Amino acid sequence: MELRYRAPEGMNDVLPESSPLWQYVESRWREHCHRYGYGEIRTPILESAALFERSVGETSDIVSKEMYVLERGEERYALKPEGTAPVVRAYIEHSLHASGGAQKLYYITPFFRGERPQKGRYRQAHQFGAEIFGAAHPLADAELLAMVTAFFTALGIPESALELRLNTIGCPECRPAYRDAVRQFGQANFERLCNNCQSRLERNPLRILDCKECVAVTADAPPIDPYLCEGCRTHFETLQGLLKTLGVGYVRDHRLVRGLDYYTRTTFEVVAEQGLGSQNALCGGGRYDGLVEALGGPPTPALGVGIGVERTLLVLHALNAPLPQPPRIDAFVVAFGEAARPVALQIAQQLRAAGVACDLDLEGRSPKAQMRMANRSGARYALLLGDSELAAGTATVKDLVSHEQLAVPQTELAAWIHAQRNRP
RNA sequence: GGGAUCGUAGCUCAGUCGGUUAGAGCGCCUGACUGUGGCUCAGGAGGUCGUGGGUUCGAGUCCCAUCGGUCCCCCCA
Repeated sequence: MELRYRAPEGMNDVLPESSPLWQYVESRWREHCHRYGYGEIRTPILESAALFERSVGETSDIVSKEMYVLERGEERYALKPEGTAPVVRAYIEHSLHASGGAQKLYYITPFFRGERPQKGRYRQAHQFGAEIFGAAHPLADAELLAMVTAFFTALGIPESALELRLNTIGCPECRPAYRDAVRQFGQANFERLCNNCQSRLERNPLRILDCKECVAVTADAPPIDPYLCEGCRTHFETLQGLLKTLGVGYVRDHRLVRGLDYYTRTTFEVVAEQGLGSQNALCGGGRYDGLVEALGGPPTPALGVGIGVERTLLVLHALNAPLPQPPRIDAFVVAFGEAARPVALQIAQQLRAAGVACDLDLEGRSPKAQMRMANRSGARYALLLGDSELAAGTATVKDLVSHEQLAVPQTELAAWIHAQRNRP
């Protein structure tokens, strides 16, 4: 069939069949964030384009070619291409630093990037995010990583299916020396680097470390450790000690330099062994101690994580993780004959007011068709209303599993169903 | 942005060498049962074969273009 309209490329509808899954992972995420002392923040879906240009970096792929930019008069907006910058903006705008102590904010948000879609990558995707502001101590890094791993465990993803990769990329004080060292290494091996890496050697030399094409070349690249300043070294060592204390397993990944400009010190990602194809990063994050100040706020250490919701769902499916049963209604009201239809509607309304989930036919269908609907609805009970029930003020309650029937006064239906629900 | 691959019913798919009116399973609707679902049986609806053009006596089938889906590179969640 030729469709006149379809969803934009790389953007998906979530249909009633799968939305219970979304609700399930969302509520697990909210539950964990609440347990760890986070409050929810919701920011607009648009921000000034300049916010992302400044924070994510003008030379990043995200800003230079993937942002959805909207213009209205003099204003240039962008659909948010990631979750952190808007939260930082709001943190500054509302002076949240003044509320005292570290601020922990979580969110669930769509984000938009104009890339070609593939498995685990979409033009509109969704992200679970958590950010901590005002905590410079590695305790914050450790707690954040612990929360992330606990979240995945709670979803039934075994630890063996995931790998937490951890690295540090230093700070503005010590990174330049390391960057120079990597650049020198790259220049010494210039001929062996791919075209892409050759060109980024000037602008962003660290990126050659995570180029898949050049892994053979960069295997011998210098590690950052000898270049780290005292603060960065201590931070990273303390963090690793805390992770051991917490029993959070990880692997050191010297190549893990992230694509967004704002990261400092800790960087990490969680990759899945299966289920995600080549886009196997389930989540990514790190510390961004300079970003709040760079965006006009007070100097504020900060860190955060972004978890891909679609990717999480793909992994859950691939691992056959336990998933919630779709919600079922309690009862289906069946009207035999025209006189019963308004009564059926009225009874359904009363049941719903009493907290009973129920449904009924709205098309004037035959009794047989209504019974079919009752069966398909998954309801345990069909409430049958015909002339004799109307005369008696009752409904015939049919248990669709046991096939038993009994008469219940119409005024007692809700109480009866509630009582059944509380039985084993 | 580059590349691979696939588009036939709501869904999953057959469709021979180019040859009559394009099929199956599932799902949906109706009936067998004037007021009773699931199973069974019988019947029915639903397709301009993604779209446009070309070759041919004849195209779902061959060619070209185009639009989508999926996957890969790049990059990232």
